Amino acid sequence: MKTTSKLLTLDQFKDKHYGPKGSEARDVLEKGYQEFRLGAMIQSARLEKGMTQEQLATKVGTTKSYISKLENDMKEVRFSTLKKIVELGLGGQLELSIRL
Amino acid sequence: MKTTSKLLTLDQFKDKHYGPKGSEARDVLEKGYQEFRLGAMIQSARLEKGMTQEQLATKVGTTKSYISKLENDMKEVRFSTLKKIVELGLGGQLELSIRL
DNA sequence: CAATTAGTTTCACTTTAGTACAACTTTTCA
DNA sequence: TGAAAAGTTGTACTAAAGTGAAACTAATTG
Repeated sequence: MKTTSKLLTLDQFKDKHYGPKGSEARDVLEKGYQEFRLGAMIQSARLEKGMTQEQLATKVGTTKSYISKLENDMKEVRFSTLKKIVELGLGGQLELSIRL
Repeated sequence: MKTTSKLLTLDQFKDKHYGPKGSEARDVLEKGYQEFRLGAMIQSARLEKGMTQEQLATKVGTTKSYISKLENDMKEVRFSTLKKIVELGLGGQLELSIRL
């Protein structure tokens, strides 16, 4: 296990889950209507930390059913909630930037 | 006006609006309970693009009153809405990463 | 100054995130 | 196997995001 802090960018995530740029599955993600696969990103981060949905839920003060719905993109999420999950729940940092 | 793409990170933003790290006003922001000053970040990005609230609102399909409330942190924002504002409204890119 | 433009605030309304809980399905592993 | 743990799905509720529009208060500018 690496001891350095891990950084999961969406691009890295997409590489991992959909293959490198140019591959077919990846293109679907790039082009489509679809938004950020935020749920998958949360799930990936959770798994990196070796936590169950229930453990994460408890830390954040919610239920595993809600976490499941987020991970499967069955619910939208408020920005503040996302931040809570990452920081309180996963002990990580949510980093945001606007590129103009 | 610069022609290169501009990147507004929260840190750059804080430097700009609250002074460099160590300064008093900046410390308030760093330490406090307070969350991301997301509203101010949106406002700053909008101003960089030289747009009015109304222009932004129209592009996103909402009203200037709603934009005003966001910029003044009177409303939380859904992640998808934030993305819509940045991409559809400001023609920028919302970048997100989770540091573990 | 007067008039236009930009931003704020309020109100009424609809939609949906987030809570709470329960039942169900999958996976895991003794 | 089969029982426990992990994850999914459903329903009901309630708080708040987001819509729409209007009236008001700054700011700009002619």
